[in-house]
Amino acid sequence: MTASRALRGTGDVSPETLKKVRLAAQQIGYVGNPLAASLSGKRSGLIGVVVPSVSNIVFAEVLAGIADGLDGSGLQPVFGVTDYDETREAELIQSMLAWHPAALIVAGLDQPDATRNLLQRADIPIVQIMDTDGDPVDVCIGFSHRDAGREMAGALLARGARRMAYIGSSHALDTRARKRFAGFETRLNEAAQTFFDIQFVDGPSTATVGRGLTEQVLSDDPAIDAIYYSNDDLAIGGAYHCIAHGLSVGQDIHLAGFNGLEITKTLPVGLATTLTPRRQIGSKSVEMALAGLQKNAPLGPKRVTLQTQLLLPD
Amino acid sequence: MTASRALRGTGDVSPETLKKVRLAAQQIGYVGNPLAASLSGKRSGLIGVVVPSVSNIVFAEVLAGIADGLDGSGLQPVFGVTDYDETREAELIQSMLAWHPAALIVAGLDQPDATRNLLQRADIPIVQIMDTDGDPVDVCIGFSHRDAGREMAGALLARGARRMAYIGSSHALDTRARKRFAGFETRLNEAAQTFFDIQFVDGPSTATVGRGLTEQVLSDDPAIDAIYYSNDDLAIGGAYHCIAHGLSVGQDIHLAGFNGLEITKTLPVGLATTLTPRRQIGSKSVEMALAGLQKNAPLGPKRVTLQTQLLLPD
DNA sequence: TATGGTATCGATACCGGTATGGATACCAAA
DNA sequence: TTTGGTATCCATACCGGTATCGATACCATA
Repeated sequence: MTASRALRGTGDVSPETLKKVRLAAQQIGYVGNPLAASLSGKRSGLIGVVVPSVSNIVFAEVLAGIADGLDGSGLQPVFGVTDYDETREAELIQSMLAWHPAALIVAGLDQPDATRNLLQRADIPIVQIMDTDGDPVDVCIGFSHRDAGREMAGALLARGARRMAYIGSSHALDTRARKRFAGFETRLNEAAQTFFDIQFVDGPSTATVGRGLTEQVLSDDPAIDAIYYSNDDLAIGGAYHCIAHGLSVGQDIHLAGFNGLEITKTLPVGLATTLTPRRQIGSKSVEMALAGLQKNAPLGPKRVTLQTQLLLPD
Repeated sequence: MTASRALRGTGDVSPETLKKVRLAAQQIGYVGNPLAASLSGKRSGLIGVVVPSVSNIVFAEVLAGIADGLDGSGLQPVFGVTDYDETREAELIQSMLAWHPAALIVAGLDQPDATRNLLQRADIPIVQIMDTDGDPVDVCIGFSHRDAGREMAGALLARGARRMAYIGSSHALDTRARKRFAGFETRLNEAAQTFFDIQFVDGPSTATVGRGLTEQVLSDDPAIDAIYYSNDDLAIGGAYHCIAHGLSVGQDIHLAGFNGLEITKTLPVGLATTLTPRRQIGSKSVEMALAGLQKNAPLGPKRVTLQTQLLLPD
């Protein structure tokens, strides 16, 4: 018992015993067993992370941020991938909760009621990330996709675009893309504008798909002067199409993506996009989770909205 | 005890008791505690994953493959990011081992001796991934970076390239990039060719950096007719430079990257690259780990070499 | 000297499962 | 009827820590 206290640094151990214990631990190469510690103490050393995808660089960077934020906290991140499947998400959350994690980080605010209940009943900090358009179970951090969509619409209108098209991931899957779309559309309506073509993508958003759909949209209606894509991967495909066909982006047509991927920065044609603070969301979500763990700490805000940044070509 | 056996399906329970137990569990909403199970039983329900980065899409896709392969196995993946830091890698492996994971998946074959010993002493399956040029601690799965480099050199030579440059990530960090470089160089030597310019990248490989260095290389020596990049991110930057400056890729200059990222497929200029089976490495590594868990199973091969695929522009 | 407080330490009872070996009941064979 | 074997079940002892509370020693104060 004394050894346990000594190694953890929880008071009531004399300096000399402490030294002796540390030395002994050193000598026999003692390594604590966090499994036992988690089982015994109320607090577990695991933190659950549930995201819809990791082969998507956006969530991968969130994971990177989480790993970063967790550094030195003594917590180990356990991750699960839902593949945008609500059933799988519920199962995953359930099996994560079975491990009695210290906290849970989950992407999105729009879980079905059953899943929300699951989260609510778990008596640990729940941090929902990537989105702030909605009510968090506990706390959330991210940004408003609706506003991002609005903002981009405004920017395109300001550039003179009037005949818009949308190319985006299938909305059933990605509620955040849907919110951007809604925000964009709302802004168009305010300006008495409307979409002239809308193409939904089933399956993963790739540059290849983006390029193909861009070609299709422009051949359907060559008068289209702006395309809003649900993300940069698709938009890059659009840019490639324009390069290949000698279309002057920014002149003949405006392209707008979302996320502000590094690779769009140096693209030889001007692509509008919204830079999202992905890594920051990851690391801050950890901070919020850890803060929620402190019992008597002042409660932080329920909802943390980070800034996105509109990136427009010259 | 009977309930435990009933729920786990380990023999010696009568059909009726089994039914009763299941029903009761259902009714009270019993959820097992894998922490306790892991502590008690010899086998833990965690599997450790250690990668150098996740904000790199390549490793992110490996994680995706791992998550995939783990689906339904009842194991939870715990991940750690080393940031290409050997010290951090050792620490991470140590703290993962403290959790007594069922198995460990680690990127790379070239850990320092101390780390290798650590892995060796852990009496669990160790799966080293991404590389097969070297000796695994236990088993490994991946492909030969050396061969990939050789192959690309051969392909460029066959296309008539003679005056080569290399742009790549700082070798101290990425031993696999170094192996590709070595393979490439060996093949050049065989053809009595040599590099005319070599630029190393410190820090992350991005298209922006690739574009800048490409410009520099070509202004240093405009006669360069082929550039080998240590990965596609850099190579894409090179492609952007060529597009922006009206260089005819495949004519004036050959560009070669590595990984076969989706985004290179539809690039409006021809980029040579090597497609790597990242996702497959992830899912197969899990299979190998699980196979290693079965005590009396026939030992599989120590080293599994997957095929890469050379992708050349028309 | 008696009393009370503080610092330090250790015995005990869990945390929630699983391995083990014995207990019980039942049936067939001798 | 006795004996032995099989199927089923349960009591017990861990796994490796931590919370809790009591024990002890030591010191200052009344």
